[in-house]
Amino acid sequence: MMDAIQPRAVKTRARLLATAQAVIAETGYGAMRVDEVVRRAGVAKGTFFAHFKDKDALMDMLIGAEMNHCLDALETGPAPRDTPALIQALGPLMALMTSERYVFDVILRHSGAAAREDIGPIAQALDRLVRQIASWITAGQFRHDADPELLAEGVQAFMAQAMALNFCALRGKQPLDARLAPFLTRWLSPETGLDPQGQ
Amino acid sequence: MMDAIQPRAVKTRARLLATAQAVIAETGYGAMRVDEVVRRAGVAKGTFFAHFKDKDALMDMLIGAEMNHCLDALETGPAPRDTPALIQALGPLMALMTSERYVFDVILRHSGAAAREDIGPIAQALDRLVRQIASWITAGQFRHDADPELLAEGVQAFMAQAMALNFCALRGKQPLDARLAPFLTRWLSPETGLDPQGQ
DNA sequence: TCCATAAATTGACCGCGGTCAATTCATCTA
DNA sequence: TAGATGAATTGACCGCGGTCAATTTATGGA
Repeated sequence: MMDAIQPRAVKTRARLLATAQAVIAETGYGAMRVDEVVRRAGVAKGTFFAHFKDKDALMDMLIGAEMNHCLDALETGPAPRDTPALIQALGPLMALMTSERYVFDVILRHSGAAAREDIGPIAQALDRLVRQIASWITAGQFRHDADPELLAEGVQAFMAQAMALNFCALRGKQPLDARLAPFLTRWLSPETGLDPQGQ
Repeated sequence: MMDAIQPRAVKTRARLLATAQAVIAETGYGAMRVDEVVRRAGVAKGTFFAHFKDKDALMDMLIGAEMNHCLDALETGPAPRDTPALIQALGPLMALMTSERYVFDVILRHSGAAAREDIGPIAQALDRLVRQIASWITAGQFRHDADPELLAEGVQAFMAQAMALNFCALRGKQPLDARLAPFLTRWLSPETGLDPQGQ
């Protein structure tokens, strides 16, 4: 009995999403204001929150979608067969995740889901990433004396740390890749952990 | 020429700090409100922000101080000589860092310093932690074929990931220690990465 | 065609962090 | 001791995310 969403609601939601994307395209994620979006979309503020739990939920969707585009590309492209190739493959995704401090913060906030039902797009994308990395590890020239899933989660941990350090003036403007390399080399290399340089 | 801070300012600042601590002791970090603190301290809101750059800066101090107490205990106590002991030693600090979602968020936000001059207490404490772990690694029964500093930073990355997953209903209510163990074992064990279980 | 019911939308309002021009207060100098 | 100078404090105000009772709009049944 009338529990279906009406067409106008679908339209409104679509307009809000489109407007938000337009605003973000102009000013970036961090500068997006709910007031600005609803003003441009020509709806009341309350309507926004009728369609999205909060501002973060919208960000989750939009950023998650962008991450998934990146992941699509990764899935399509050739599988990296060693650590340097892996780091290179991860480049675009990490660039996206660190494009703004605000974006990285949103991702961190959504990297774990609070409850079974509210796994957002970002959490899903990160999960997809781990599975992708695990499959690469299985197929490529990496160590195979450990659960690929575990290794993949480790890669994610190192990625997060490297990206966090990216917003830190201290550790120099060393590029992400360079900061990540020593960790991943040691974590993934098939030669049982040896490294003549000790570095 | 009068550029010294006046005694009353010192008093005011001290009263704000004490009041904030009292409020936090009652309600927790996340529920602390600047309005509540200034009301109880009997000062105007503007005064608060004359003494602390923003709310986060105060949190940085208070949480950083608590972390340093933990680190004092770690420095005093016996050095863990293997991975299980290391995990156990880190327990209290991780418990503090994950005592509230809000606390963990503040720590993440301050884990990297934006500029040379504004390294806050939390960033300092985390740096201190890495150096402490590195010294343990050097002294204990851990792998010595890699830079202890690098290994210590890796430990920090795994800690962060384990703690983040702590706020996630998915990965079960598995205790922090258990989530951390497989990573640290593989990362730190002196036997060159082998593990009969592959897990 | 008209009404009942629920979905969709509205906008005034709130909470809370943060700002700043104005004011008060302490200290130095003539 | 009377200005003069800057430190310290004040509180009205703002920006922005989020709420909710009230109102409008769409839809199914008689």
